[in-house]
Amino acid sequence: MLVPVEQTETRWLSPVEQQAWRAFMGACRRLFAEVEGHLQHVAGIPHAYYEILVRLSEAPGRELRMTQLADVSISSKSRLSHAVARLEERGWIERTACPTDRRGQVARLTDEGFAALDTAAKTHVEQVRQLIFDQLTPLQVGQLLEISAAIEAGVDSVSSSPAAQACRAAREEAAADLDDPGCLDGPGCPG
Amino acid sequence: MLVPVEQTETRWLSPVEQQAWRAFMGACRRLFAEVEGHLQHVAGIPHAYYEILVRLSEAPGRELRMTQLADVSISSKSRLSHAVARLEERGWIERTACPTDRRGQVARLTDEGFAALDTAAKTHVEQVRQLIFDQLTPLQVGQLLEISAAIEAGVDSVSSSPAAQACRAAREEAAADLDDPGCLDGPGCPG
DNA sequence: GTGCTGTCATTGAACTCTCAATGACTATCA
DNA sequence: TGATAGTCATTGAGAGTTCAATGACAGCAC
Repeated sequence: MLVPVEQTETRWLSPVEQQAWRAFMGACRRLFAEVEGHLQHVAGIPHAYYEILVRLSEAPGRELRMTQLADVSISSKSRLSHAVARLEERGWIERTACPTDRRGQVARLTDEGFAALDTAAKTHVEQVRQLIFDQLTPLQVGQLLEISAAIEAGVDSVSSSPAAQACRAAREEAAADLDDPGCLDGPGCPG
Repeated sequence: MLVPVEQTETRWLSPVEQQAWRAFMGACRRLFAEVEGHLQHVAGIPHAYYEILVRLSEAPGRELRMTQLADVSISSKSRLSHAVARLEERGWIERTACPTDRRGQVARLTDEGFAALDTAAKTHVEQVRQLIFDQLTPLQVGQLLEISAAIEAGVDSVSSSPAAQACRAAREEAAADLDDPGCLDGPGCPG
């Protein structure tokens, strides 16, 4: 497989692009910081945990296998394990052995968890509305949806591109061969 | 000052709004995870640290007071202190006492830091281009800019609203009066 | 000058996330 | 059946962020 290891002239961002990128980043950072702080304040959990509760609440029987839960909440398995452990301490989630696969675990939202989620959701949704949807026209909401889809597609295509795969392969090799510094100081991993 | 402590009927999100919100969140999460991973890979630093280096590199003399640096990099003082401490260990930043204010510290980007930033920037920019700008039309780039500005304005207005201020005040009171559980389990803090 | 209040920056503890390693089990194939 | 590879989920270490507390200094009123 051929991979363009030699980086051609860097395609820097145009002024407009740079402006858009920085505005986008700034807005995201401030927005999510605000949301994060609010959930921490009203429910004592980070937004990632809230997401987990939401996804569980929408699942049939309010329960899901750990791997499925990780998928729908866009979370790594490791992160989910830690998160569910914390939420279990609070009594908001229960874990039981999966009846069909003895490796598996099933996470279930408890009634306390559902009640806590319900309470948090009310002010959370109100906040999201105020922060975003009260600020945008219906037209802009549609634009945001399309832009988000495009970015999502971009992430998909780039993270499955040959260059990215070569980069990951190099990384695994480096892990096996401990003296290799990886591509820490050179081009060739544009993905 | 009058604050509407009784929450009126929750204004839930419409299907389109919820779809847009989830798509937006998902895109952001995956996008920034990708960017984060890339910078960690090529430079060994998180994106927040990269931002700090960028802002320093743009400052006159490549140096800035800590507070100013925190402002422009949208970072808390605490976070900046920790971050600069790490970057100083690498020799990418130096701290010196501020000549005009003996409380102050001035952070300066070293030549090594600038070189590291320069190297990282090449592939970082390329990645941002591939992930976002190659996916969007020029029209959409403009839309993204306007939407970002609107969200930023939303954060500004909400975080300075009477309700939010009342909430902060309540929080401070709760800190003084240790038995008060705050508004952990009730409405009234929509900000 | 003295005292009070606010700002600058740092520190340590607690928490979350990532990464690599691990144990337990399933699936596949000879 | 037995060996091998792959999946499920957890764990511990290391790193970054937040929060509250702190020390040092500036600014202002008296």
